[in-house]
Amino acid sequence: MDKQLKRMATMQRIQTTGLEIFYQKGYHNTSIDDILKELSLSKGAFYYHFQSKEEYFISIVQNLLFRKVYSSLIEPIEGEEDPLNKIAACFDNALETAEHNFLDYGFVLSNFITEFNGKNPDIMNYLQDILKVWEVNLVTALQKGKTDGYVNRHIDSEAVATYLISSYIGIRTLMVEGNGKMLRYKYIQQLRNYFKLIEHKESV
Amino acid sequence: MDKQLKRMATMQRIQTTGLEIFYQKGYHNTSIDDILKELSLSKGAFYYHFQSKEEYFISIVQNLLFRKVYSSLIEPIEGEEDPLNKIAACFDNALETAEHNFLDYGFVLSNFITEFNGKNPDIMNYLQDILKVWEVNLVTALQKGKTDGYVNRHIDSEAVATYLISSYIGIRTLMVEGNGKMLRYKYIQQLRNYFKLIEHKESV
DNA sequence: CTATAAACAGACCTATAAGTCTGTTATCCT
DNA sequence: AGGATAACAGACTTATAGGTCTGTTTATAG
Repeated sequence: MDKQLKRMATMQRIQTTGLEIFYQKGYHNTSIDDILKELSLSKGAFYYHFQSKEEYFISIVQNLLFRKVYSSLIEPIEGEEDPLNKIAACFDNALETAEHNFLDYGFVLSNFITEFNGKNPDIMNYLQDILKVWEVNLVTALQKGKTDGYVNRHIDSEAVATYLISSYIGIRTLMVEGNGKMLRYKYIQQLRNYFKLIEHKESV
Repeated sequence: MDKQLKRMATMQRIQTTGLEIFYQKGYHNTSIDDILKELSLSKGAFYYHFQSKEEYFISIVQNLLFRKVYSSLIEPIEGEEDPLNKIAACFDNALETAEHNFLDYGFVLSNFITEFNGKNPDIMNYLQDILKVWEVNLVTALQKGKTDGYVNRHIDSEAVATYLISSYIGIRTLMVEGNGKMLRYKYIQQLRNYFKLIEHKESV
């Protein structure tokens, strides 16, 4: 195989498997050997490609984790239609995926935020950056919804975005207990309920 | 000092300090020595009172953690008045405490749930038990609110309780980033907004 | 007052995990 | 083809942390 390709392929493999295991067991509770065992690779290979466990993790956050959050929670809410419907559908879809996990480990991003808070400000910043992108996109979608006549002009878009993110983080944390189907149903029901206040009213 | 009292006092001290540090640094990232250093105690003292780190942590969860959650989130919502107002005031009060932490570490209970999920089913059960008590009490308060004419009879109390817990867990996770004051304001604003749909309507 | 057991001190053992280093295999360039 | 270097293997080093064990102090009972 071409050297450049081989290099990239190996790095990708190490990163992808790393994210999976970090997600399942947490960063501190996962050893480099755990990951290498899964890949049948050696310490030599790992430290040839990455300087340290931390630098390695940051590369995962900036690449794989960001893309994962973006494709599942941010990209789906872009578009011309009613943003409230798109958000509800997007959340429902994300929860459906979680529901079908045999053993669910929660929302990757918030898990890491919980784990690194107060311990590693550097990594925290990278994680908060992803949150920020999500929030900005939600606010943008809501504002556009106002001009397009889907969303009530009097609501505070930033507050709604914060409330949405909060509830999503929370329900994903709750879903780890196992009763995913029921929790998802209840959550989406109340989310749509909440949206009744947010959507545009014909009559003042 | 009396032996029994001394024993209890020492155990209490070890547990109290343990919860503080576990909360700040997480269970796996906290060593027994970290806690003992803070207390100027020795390994001998610790293992005289507790069998293992795990058994020790479980005793903290069942005693201190449960009481902490109960007194801050469950007890305040009991009473005869409008449950929605009590819940909002209770949440606001809890967030105010969090807001004034110099460095906030999130919601203790959900932090531990995130940390132990998929790793220690035993501890997970004890944590889930506390969540369950909270949920049951919220549902009870809402149901009582229906009979007392404060809460809309057509709402699904269990779904509302789930949604409330979700949003609270989420906002506490978000607040670790530091901008607590603003987040608290936004959250409570939207919570009260949400309650408009839940409260009893005079007109059908 | 003293024997006895509780309460505690701290050196020690052991396992784990991050990171290093030297040696080996695979790939590329000329 | 063959030297050079990238890519990887795996033994080794070092630090940390859970837990043990033996010895010492302190309090209570008789």
